[in-house]
Amino acid sequence: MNATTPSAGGRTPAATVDGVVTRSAGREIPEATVARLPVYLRALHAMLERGISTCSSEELAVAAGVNSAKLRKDLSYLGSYGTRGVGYDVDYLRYQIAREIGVTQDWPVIIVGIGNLGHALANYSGFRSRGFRVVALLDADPALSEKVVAGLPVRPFAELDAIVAEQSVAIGVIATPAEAAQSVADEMVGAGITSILNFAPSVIAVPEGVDVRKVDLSIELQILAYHEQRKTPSVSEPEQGASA
Amino acid sequence: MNATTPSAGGRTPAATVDGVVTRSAGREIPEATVARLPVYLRALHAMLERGISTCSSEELAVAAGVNSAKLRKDLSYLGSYGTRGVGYDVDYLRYQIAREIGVTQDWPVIIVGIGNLGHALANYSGFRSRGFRVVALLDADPALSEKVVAGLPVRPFAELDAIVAEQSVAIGVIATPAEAAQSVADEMVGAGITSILNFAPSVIAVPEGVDVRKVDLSIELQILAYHEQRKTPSVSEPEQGASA
DNA sequence: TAGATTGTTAATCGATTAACAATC
DNA sequence: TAGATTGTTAATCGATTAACAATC
Repeated sequence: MNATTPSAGGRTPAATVDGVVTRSAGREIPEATVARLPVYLRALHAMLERGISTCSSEELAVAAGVNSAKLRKDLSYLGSYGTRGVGYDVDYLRYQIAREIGVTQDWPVIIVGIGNLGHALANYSGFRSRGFRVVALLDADPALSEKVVAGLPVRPFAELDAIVAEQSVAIGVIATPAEAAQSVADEMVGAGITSILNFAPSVIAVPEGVDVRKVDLSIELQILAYHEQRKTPSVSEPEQGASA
Repeated sequence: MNATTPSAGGRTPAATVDGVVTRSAGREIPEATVARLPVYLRALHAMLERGISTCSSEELAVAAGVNSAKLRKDLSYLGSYGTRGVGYDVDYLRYQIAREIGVTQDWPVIIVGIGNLGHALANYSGFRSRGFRVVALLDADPALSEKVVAGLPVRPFAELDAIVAEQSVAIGVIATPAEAAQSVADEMVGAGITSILNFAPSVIAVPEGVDVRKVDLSIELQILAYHEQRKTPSVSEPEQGASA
């Protein structure tokens, strides 16, 4: 039980991911499952577009790239939305997952750092259809403050507080250089943002109650390199490869 | 669009990573550890830049955002590179991790799909210093085939085979729309590429022996949204937040 | 020696998977 | 009823963590 006054800069309870937080139902969905729900959602969308109205756990599992036991186990945390002997109604399951994730309505999002990557993110068309709406672009560089990117004016970083308050922004995206990331995160948290997607290649520290997810291009590549190195034996180190 | 015959789920789990593949040493490093090694590497780099030549597991753990028990456990898979009572030599440990990951030399990488995102990736300066070198940019759109992006000419997709063979490319990055991803992946595999970093929002199927990692912006945001939804109770759904 | 910190053990926790009873 | 497929159980596997003996 927490009587959180849902107010500005609201440092939500603690634990966040753990328990503690008031949950609508007592359902405790494992992190690994949470991370896969969006994948199922996307697969269901694709099925709907292809006019498929019913599917089995096996079919959905294949479309999502997992095995069907895992899929059924994952869905079981949400409830019983299938029919034994028949399968799942695609549109119904899609709605239930969207509701569970919380993307039945759009979340307002801001992007800070409008360099090459910020530019690409601002133009990414997938946000809108996936439950997000980019409401503002911010950059510390005054030279950018005139430009319009993806239909939105680039605004000075100083306007952060006002924008967050005005638009009730809870999610912020950091696309700045590594050096700026921590201070941008601090400002975001100060303004009331409680979820951050960090594209800058640095670890940022945030108070409890704030969630951070990190996307790091070179880390992903390095993980691939590790396995690649072990695939092609022989030859010194890299520089080898696909002698087809 | 990819009603693909499921030859394999995404990611290519076990098989590739497990046994089968010839490994230089018998060391079996857990996936979770492999995914963290690049983070340690980055933290060590940052320390070196700040002139720090020695660190304890506690200090490195803090810099990497993990706890020190996990860090020491992770490092123990590589060997014993620390000194009890003293700590780690930053430069020595950095080298050992880089060697383990396989980034003591540069891996040639190609990027397919030079839209907004491909553009941003091509310009990402972090690749070079992290063990990768972008050797070619490809796009199916002939209109782009004149342009130069990040100092490299955009080449027609048809040149894929030649480029991969010529430059011994083992790693490819897909930055195309979702619809094109599967066929691009097929062509990459055909050309001899065995590791793919996929930015397109779709699950791609690849044969065994090929590794795929996926970076999906809206999936990351949806995971944040899920937790965000549970943070601020009250109020309908989204659109809530920092009502100052 | 005394203090510090690693590398490792063992207990715990969480995630995956196969198998199958429930049931449409 | 017979066939199909879910939802759940239980076994297994892998990852995390605290604690501490080894040792600098």
